[in-house]
Amino acid sequence: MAKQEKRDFVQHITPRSENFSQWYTDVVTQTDLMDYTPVRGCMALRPYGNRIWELIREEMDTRFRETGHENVSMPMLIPESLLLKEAEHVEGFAPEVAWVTHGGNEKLQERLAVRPTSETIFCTMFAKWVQSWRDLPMKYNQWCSVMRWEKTTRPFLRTAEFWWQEGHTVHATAEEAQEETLQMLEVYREVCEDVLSIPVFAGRKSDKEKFAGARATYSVEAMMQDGKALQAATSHNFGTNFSEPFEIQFLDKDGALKYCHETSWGASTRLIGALIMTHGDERGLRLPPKVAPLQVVILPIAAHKGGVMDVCEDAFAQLKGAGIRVKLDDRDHVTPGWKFNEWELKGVPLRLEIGPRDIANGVATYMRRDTLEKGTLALDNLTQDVADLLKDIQDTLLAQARAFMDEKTRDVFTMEELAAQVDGGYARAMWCGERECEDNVKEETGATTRNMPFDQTPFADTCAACGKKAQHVMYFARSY
RNA sequence: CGAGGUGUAGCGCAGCUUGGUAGCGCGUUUGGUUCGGGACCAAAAGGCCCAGGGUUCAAAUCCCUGCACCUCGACCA
Repeated sequence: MAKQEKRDFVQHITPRSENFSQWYTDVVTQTDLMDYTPVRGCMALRPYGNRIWELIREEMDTRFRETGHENVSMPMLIPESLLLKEAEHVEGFAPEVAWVTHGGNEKLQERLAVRPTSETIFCTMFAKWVQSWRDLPMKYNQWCSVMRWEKTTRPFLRTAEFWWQEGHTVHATAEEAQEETLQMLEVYREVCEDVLSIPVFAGRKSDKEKFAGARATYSVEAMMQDGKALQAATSHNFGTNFSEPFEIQFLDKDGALKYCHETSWGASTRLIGALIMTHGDERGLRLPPKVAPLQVVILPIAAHKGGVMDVCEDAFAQLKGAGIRVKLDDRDHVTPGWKFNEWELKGVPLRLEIGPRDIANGVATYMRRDTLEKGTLALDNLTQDVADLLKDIQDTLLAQARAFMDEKTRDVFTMEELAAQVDGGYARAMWCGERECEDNVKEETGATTRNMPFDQTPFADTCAACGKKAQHVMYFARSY
């Protein structure tokens, strides 16, 4: 049978360039990251996807601890009366809250919200736990799932239930709260870039786009390979917006009773979606080594031949001993060619092939998933060479993504330029700051304001969108 | 949420117009030969045709409702 004919029987991924959405769905479903469940918008994370989430979690949790945060666990149900306490917050979340109305067969006197986020329950508890300036700051985080009754859902990007972390902190002063807000934004930037190899723009959201109930919202925005923006994480400064209605007060050193200043910040399993859409290619996933469930896969070639498995097992033991996440794929019912494709689809950063020819030369043949380059590594220095390669793959993925993001980000000076630029990229523009103008850009181009970078050096006098006096440097893009 | 499309074995599909109780390829299982980019031979197993209603002597096929996925748009921290 001709090779071309055979290929037709094999599962394939829709080419990324042909249909990005279809490509995304194909990759997600064919790599065993997740599966759909009987409940609309609720996905099951399968071991491969769940492991990625665990690795992301470990990286983030370490950083949260290093910056002085402690983990807690809060209830999943929130009484309606609590949710109603902060006006903007209710308005923002009410349309997508799922409600528990019955306990067994009895109707509840007050219905309970399945948490869409936990500000209100945290605030209620903070009011009990905070008395004195000596109790502050109180810096908590929890890992949990939340539920938002979304109308349209997509795996990882927007699901009804999703897993995340939400940090909630209480501070004595506005300055401290602002410092915390920015510090956690920086943690997110670092996780995105150094762990996930996803370059981001960090900055402040417009009033329109900020979190319901926040004084200021900051975000890190990534760019997917179709040029659309994805908000990777957010960090909010609430000021006293929540502490006032929830009466979170403390007795300060000067003897005065004061309202606390609060922050919250979150990142979710959406980061896995970002990983897929930032790095994936025609062959499937490309995972950065730091969050790859398997960093190296060893494929024996002609495993039945004398000595091959011994060498493979030895290489496996060495790498495993060095703390590298490695698998020896010793299945004998699929050919090497099959395994190549399968592990490429699943995004394993580095493949080692060891066959009779390699053994004769004292080497392993490798292929790196980021560049698809092949080469050989001496078997007697394998651990170090593999570790070096993994580090280089981690860096190269970031460099590739950054080059793409830079190329697809341009300064614009007119509405026409802005409209053209957001068709597959970010537009950096001087902006007037007015809501009406922002709505108009959305209407005309489909793009929203993403965020205002910290470097606010002006590069034009007038708003690119409306021509009024410019106030801010702003990134515009169409977003997920 | 609006317009359009799709849903049949684990996966990819045919069958549906013109109703008569389901087929192909891959995969799976077993045995053997293979092994450096999706191997080969032989035998076997595998389906409440997305779900729920309806029409009919009879429904994968026709009608209604729901669910899921895709495309475009609307909405969204």
